[in-house]
Amino acid sequence: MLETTHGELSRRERQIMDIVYQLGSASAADVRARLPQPPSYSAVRAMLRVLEDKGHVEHRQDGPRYMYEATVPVEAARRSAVDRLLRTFFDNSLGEAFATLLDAAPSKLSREELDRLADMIEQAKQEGR
Amino acid sequence: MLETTHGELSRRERQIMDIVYQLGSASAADVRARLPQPPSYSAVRAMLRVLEDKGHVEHRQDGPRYMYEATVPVEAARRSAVDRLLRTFFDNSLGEAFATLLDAAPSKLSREELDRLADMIEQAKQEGR
DNA sequence: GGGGACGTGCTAAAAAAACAGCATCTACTG
DNA sequence: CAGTAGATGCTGTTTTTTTAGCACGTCCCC
Repeated sequence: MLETTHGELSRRERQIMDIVYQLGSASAADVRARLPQPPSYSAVRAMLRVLEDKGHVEHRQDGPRYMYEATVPVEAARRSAVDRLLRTFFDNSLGEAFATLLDAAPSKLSREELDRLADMIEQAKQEGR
Repeated sequence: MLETTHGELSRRERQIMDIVYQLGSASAADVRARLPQPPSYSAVRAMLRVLEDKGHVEHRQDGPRYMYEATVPVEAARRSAVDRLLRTFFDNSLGEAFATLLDAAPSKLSREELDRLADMIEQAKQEGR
């Protein structure tokens, strides 16, 4: 397997990739603004260059500055991150994972979203039949 | 905030913590056996010592050997990991997260589990009312 | 009761990561 | 048109991580 995500990244690299994924597209300044205990500007740019060398991000020119984004599309990265989480913390049991997730942000769950989730499950039942 | 999990760990440290969480309790040998490209035995023990110094794991004597476990209980670590995942990859939207999760291991979803999930959602609806 | 298997602690070295500084280029502003 | 603000590329240094080695202890079994 190709181990698409995170496993091999260093601490800062991971922090940066998280930000890049979160923002979708980010300049060095954007990244620095969100890094905990941000290092110098130079340092951030250096790390972005390294990440680009390693093939984790790529940049395009946007006016005067570079905008970076991840080379692995967010869907794949999500997928991979979820797999890992499931394996590490939930022994691959979806049930527990759902429970924790439901518990994670209960206030944020609107009625509509709950309905949507119910639909998803209903559909999964149909397919599995 | 105390930043309970992972964010500040180095690459190897993170790999090791993942294993410790996965196993619940692990000897140096256990850890080494599961590390990708495992280093020497000594190296693993050294890292475990470092992790213990930093307060991430603690050991107890088990016959001749040390058994390590995480100091932060698994529930809290899960919670924290889920929060992070949600924030980083799903913009805190549960809907997307559920969808990805449902998609992640479709074959493993038994009918019973699906029913259980449906119950959870039903219950959440009741509570939210 | 000698030897091997398996554990530990400690220490030092090698490798990788993280950082900062400097020279330069460009665009805008007053 | 200067001058300033904000970029970049590159390079070297410092710090942290990661690793291995050695000395010692204990248990077991032949």
